[in-house]
Amino acid sequence: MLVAERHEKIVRLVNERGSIRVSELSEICNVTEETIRRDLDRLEQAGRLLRSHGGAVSILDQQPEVPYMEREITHMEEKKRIAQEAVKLIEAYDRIILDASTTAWYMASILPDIPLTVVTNSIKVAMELSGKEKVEVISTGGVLAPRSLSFVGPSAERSLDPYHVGKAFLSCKGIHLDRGISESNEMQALVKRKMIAIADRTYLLADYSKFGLQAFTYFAELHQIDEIITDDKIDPLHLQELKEKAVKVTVAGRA
Amino acid sequence: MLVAERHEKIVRLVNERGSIRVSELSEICNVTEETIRRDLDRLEQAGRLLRSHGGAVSILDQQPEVPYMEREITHMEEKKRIAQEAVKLIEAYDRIILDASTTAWYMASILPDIPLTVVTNSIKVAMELSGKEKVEVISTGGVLAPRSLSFVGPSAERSLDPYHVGKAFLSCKGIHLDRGISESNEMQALVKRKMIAIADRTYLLADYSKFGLQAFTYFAELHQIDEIITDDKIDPLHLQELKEKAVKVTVAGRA
DNA sequence: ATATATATAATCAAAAACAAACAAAAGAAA
DNA sequence: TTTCTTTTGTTTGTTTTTGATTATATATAT
Repeated sequence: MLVAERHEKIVRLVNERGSIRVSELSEICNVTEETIRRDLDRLEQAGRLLRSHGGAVSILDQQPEVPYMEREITHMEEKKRIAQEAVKLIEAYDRIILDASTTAWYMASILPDIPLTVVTNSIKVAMELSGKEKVEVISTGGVLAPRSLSFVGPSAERSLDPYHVGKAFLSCKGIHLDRGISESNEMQALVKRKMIAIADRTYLLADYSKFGLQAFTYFAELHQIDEIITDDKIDPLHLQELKEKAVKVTVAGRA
Repeated sequence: MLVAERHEKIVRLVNERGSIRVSELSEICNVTEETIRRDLDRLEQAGRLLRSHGGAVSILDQQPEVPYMEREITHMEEKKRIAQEAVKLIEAYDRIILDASTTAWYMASILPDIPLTVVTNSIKVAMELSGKEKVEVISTGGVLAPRSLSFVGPSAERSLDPYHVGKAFLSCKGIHLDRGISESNEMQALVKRKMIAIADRTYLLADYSKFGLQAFTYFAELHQIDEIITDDKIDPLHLQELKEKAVKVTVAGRA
């Protein structure tokens, strides 16, 4: 990527999200944080954004043009680390599924531009990946869920029918040892259930806060999950219980 | 290859790909990098591209900044007037189709927030409508076409199968009296053909510049179109010919 | 408030990209 | 043809970019 392109990308990201951290830009652009800081200095000089400790903020009014960019995502740091860990599992020429979760969106943003087919029901994921030439993006159809900007409903499920992928990366609202994996929104739950069905391996992306919880709709049993990726704030007790249930768990540690 | 030819080639490549490296151009053109640098300097002088360390970036689509929507779209004013005219045809509880065109995008942005079901294959249209509570948005699935941010391919066509709508609003690249309606991109053309098939009435949104043109792929005959909405710059001769063919034409005048 | 972690600025070295100068080659004009 | 101009490739030295390192400043937690 050319310098000018990187600068445009930085400005775009800053304006989209309202603010962004140096570390995040470093990952997305695949350059060191030092380079990002120099970029930010120059972009501030040019009046295209405002610098602040740890990152940069948009120069436009803070009201993001779409309400969906809800800043202050809970457990953001953990989700990012989980996304980093998950991306490591992806290889060239994989066919994968990403669901409509914040963690999947992070994955999409830091995904390297390698030959890959990604199936998703998330507009955000699709848009994030549209900039990566080598990545083929396939979207489900369906009814648009305005808040999450994702496609759900019977036609979303049906549109997954013809596909078969190697790896599915899904998130959830709750993981309960006995009751299984749950989601607060039934429509999303049904789509996830279908995604599991057409994937060889399912990876569950869940930060520590999800364990022990039960949400409205159950969409999978624990044994249907091949691997859980979580963060190091997970309760050791939960970790132990999962071990006893023979569930593979990867803990994403700090860099 | 002549110098002028090489220059045209460079500009074309830069605009096609958004950016390109000096080394890449050197290989493609079979000249040394020094020559390419000299070329780029001159092309930048002439305002045909922008130089960046290591290569050059396109001068086009390079301000998707604040006026996310108001880019240098050709015949923007005409398209807006056509969109305004088309929106007048929409009533509460209609089920309509919007395609992945700029005009459809304008329509989406000025569509009143009334009970409505909109089927589209355009991410931009879907996002624009996501803010309108009373509008239900249904998207086709399919392969993401990165440049137009729309869904195409067999699965996009298939995902239209189960639907039936009252009105379809489509655009095109060319309208020819005898040869019919054409589009430059075959995949988009096939989707449009399907859209026409599932709509009771098809409205063709076409600014004056489209008449008499033929693009790569034909996707409809004139008689399949129920009404053409165009602007007042249309050639009276074309208007007369359409009249003789008994095609209903609405001319969007200035506000 | 103090300690600890994190972010930054300053400096350096290596690699890549560049600019300038010059000579050879190709075209245009006499 | 000869002469003149333009273009191109080569060489050389310079600048820019980047990542690494170190020391300093700033935030966060206890």
